[in-house]
Formats: sequence, structure tokens, C-alpha cells
Amino acid sequence: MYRINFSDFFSSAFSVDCMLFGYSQGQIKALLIKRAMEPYNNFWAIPGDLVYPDEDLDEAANRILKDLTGLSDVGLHQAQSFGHPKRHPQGRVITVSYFALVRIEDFNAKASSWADEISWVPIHDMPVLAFDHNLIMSTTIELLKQKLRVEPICFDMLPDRFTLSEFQQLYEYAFNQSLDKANFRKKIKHIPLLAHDEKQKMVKHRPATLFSFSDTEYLIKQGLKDYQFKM
Amino acid sequence: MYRINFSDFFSSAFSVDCMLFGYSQGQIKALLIKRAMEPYNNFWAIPGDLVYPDEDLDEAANRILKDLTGLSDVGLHQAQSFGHPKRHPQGRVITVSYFALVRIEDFNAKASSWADEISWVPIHDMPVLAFDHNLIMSTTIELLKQKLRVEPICFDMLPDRFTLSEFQQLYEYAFNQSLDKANFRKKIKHIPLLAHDEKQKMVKHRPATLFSFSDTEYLIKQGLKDYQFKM
DNA sequence: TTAATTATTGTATTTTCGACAATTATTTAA
DNA sequence: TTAAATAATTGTCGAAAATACAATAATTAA
Repeated sequence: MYRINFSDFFSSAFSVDCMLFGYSQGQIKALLIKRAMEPYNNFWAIPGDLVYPDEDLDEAANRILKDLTGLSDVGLHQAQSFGHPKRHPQGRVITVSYFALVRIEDFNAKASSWADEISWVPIHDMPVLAFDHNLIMSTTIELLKQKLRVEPICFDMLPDRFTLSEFQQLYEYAFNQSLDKANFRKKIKHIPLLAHDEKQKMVKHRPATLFSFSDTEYLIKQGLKDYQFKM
Repeated sequence: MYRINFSDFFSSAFSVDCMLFGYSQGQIKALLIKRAMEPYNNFWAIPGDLVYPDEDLDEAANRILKDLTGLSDVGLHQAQSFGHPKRHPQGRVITVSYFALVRIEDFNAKASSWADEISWVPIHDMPVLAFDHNLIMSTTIELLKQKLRVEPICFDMLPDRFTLSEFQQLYEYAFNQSLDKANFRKKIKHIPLLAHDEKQKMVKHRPATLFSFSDTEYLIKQGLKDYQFKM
């Protein structure tokens, strides 16, 4: 066991990578930025930044999210940390990955100071990314899928009002398997959804009823002994 | 948005906290060490150490585990990272928590260089701990419980050969609810357990059959479309 | 008016869950 | 030797959930 000076330890940096996931056109997509500087110039990457010396991790993640999208008060989920000594060419940087779920239609992400270009990429069609971002991405996607099974977070990606088919297709895409319509509807009976009078429009077939997720009713259910969201 | 020098970021340290969980006398317990130095002298704490400059996070966690217990090749699970700027009195230290499951009877943890004293403490009876370790502990216990529901990791805590009642009691303790014996046995029918001819000994009642978990059969099942361990 | 398309509901069978009862194997005390 | 105590193990039955598949309803487009 070797001895090093205590102060030698204080020579690393932390970053936060902040993945955004959304749902459009039947696909779950992640927001990527195209890097406009070395290293990995022109590679697609996960948005992220170094953590300021007096900032908590969650705070940093929120700041990045705000800069990137203008959004605040979005539920952030911490995923995992990655610390391979060589993962960043410019020094020891450990990164903590977070993800948040957003409605893609609801805002215009600004490339701004971040990058030339941004893009929503289907999670099942990831290109080669900068740094170790493919590892971070795939690990985080797995975690997202786990959470989709036990927490009602999919509603953060769906429009405020959605049809049951949209809801179903989100799960079909996430888990890459088709589901029986009738059985899906039975399975979700326990989820507190509000049916609206308003119907789907502009479709060339029977219009579907629009639903929203009821946070308040969900909170009540959660209080009940052994209620557990399950998909 | 303020500007700071790039090199100013490289002034933090990171540590790994490595929780050990085990099962004995019907309780899930965590290994704690009693600190023998300031800060928090004489407080109970989670074993942990700073990560060396050229070490990966998992490597550091394994090193700590090895130093502490002599064990290697133990499955380590990364839990969460904690980074409040003031969480460590001596500087900015971000910590990544890991946990591993062990058979308490199988080894003698050595206090050694670490601390005067170590102790296995039931997870439902945590004392006040050093630093923000109560937060880390409770967060990690929640994660452990989540994993107990969807991965067959409990067998890393149980003896190599165990009775179905021991198995059941582990879950009863973890989730703090009693379960019906007959129904528990139906629920676990899908788990690949091997029954041994050997029976429980030294008990003053009908001796129970001893079982072990079959890793190989489990791996095969995992390959099958939509098999999912579920408790 | 009809075809096309998707939404929505229904039915019947099988599987699992939950509460509880019955039977079995072993030790200890009488 | 036998009965009591104790926990292991198995069985039953109705309720609830999952699965496969069929039938009906509401729109638009031709």
C-alpha cells in the first residue's frame, strides 16, 4: 500500500451528465448535442458540464438542464457514476449521470453556448458518442427501463392529454415487444387516469378518448399499504 | 454565469463508501466501523476511503472491501453519489456508495488499520453516524430492498445451504411484514433451487430440507424471453 | 353507402394469489 | 413408551389477474 500526500487527492474534477428523454412519433428519444470543440470535435455527446466548487450535484444537474432547455422543476433522477481514470483526456474527471423526462413538443432546446447542433435520437439507434458516453447512455437507458416498470414516470414524456394507444406504444417501444390492446387496458386499470370529454381530432378513424394522469390520486394511492405501480 | 479558471475545477477529491450487508439471527445487518480519528472521532461510520488518482471507482471499492474483509470477487453494486459541498469538513469530497452482500459467518472482518472496533448493526436499528452517513445508509438500504425484489441477490447473504424458512424470514425482515408459509413456497416455485438430501440438524422439531440456489440454472432462465426474478 | 381503420368492450380459460386447514417428522417431557 | 410441542410441508378453495381471441363502435374517405 503506497502513501500519497493528502493534498494529492484534491486534484480531480466532477462533471454531471444530464440526459433528457422524450417521446415522439412512437419512439423514446434522447437529446444529444454535437460537440463544437476538441476533444471529440463533431462527435455527438450527452450534455454535461463540470460541477462548480460550491455546488451540490443535484444543483449542477438542474443548472445544466435549465441552461439547455429553459426548464426548471423537472424531476431529475440520478443514475450512476463513472470514474475510469482515463475516461477524460484532459485530467481526472468523474461524472455523475442524471436523467430527466420531458415533453419534446413543449419546448425548443437551445443549442446556444453548448453546441452547434442538437438532435433527438431514438434510444434504440444510438450512434457512436464522444468519451465513454455510449457506456453512460446504455447504462442509463437500462435504469430508465427499470423505473418505467415501477414508477409512473412515463407520463412526464407523454403529452398532458394522451390516448391509451399512445400510452401502450410507449411501453411497446421501451421493451421492444407488442402488447395486446385489450389486456393492456385491463392491466392499467389500477392507474389513476382521468378521462376527458375531449376526443382525439384529425384522425381518419374512430377518435380515441384523451386521458391524463392524476398526480393527486396517485399520491393518495401511494399512501395505501402495499400499493405499487407495476407495468 | 460566472467564469472560473479551468484548473480551479481540479481541486476536489472523491471517495468510495463501501457498505457490507449480511444476514444473521433473522436480521439484515450492515458492517460499521468506529472511527479512531477526527473528525467524528468515536462515531460509527460506513467504511470508505479516498480513491487513488489512477484508480477506477469499482477498483477502489474492491480494494476497500479487500482491506477490510480479505474478500475479493464479491459482487459489488454501485448505489448513489453524494456531493453536498459541505458534507466533508476538510474539503470538497464527493462520495460514491457501493454495497456488497456477504455471509457474515464466513469471515472475520479485521478492524486493523481502519478502526478500533467494528460491528454488525441491524439495518432497522441504525445509530447516529458520522458525516452524512445516515443519508447514505438509508438511501442505500432502499436500493438494496429494490434489488431484493428483482434480483436473486439474497443468496449472497444466506448460507450456502439454507432452509426455506430462513429464506422467507430474510424477506420478512427486509420488508417488515410477515408472510404466509404456504404462499411463500408457491411464490418461489420459479426460482431454481436445488434440494439436498441433507437435512437440518440440532433442531427440536421436524428438520427442514436444505436448499441451495443454482446460479447455472438461473443463468439459463435469464436467457429465456421474459423471465424475470420477482419477489 | 360501404370499406377501411382504429377504439373499445366482452368472453372464456388459465395462472397466480391469499387465507386457512390438514398432515408429517422430529425432540422433549411425562 | 407415549403424548405434547414445535415447526415443516402439503392441500383446498375462492378471488383476482393474466392471456388469447372475438365482437362491436365510431370515424373518415371513396
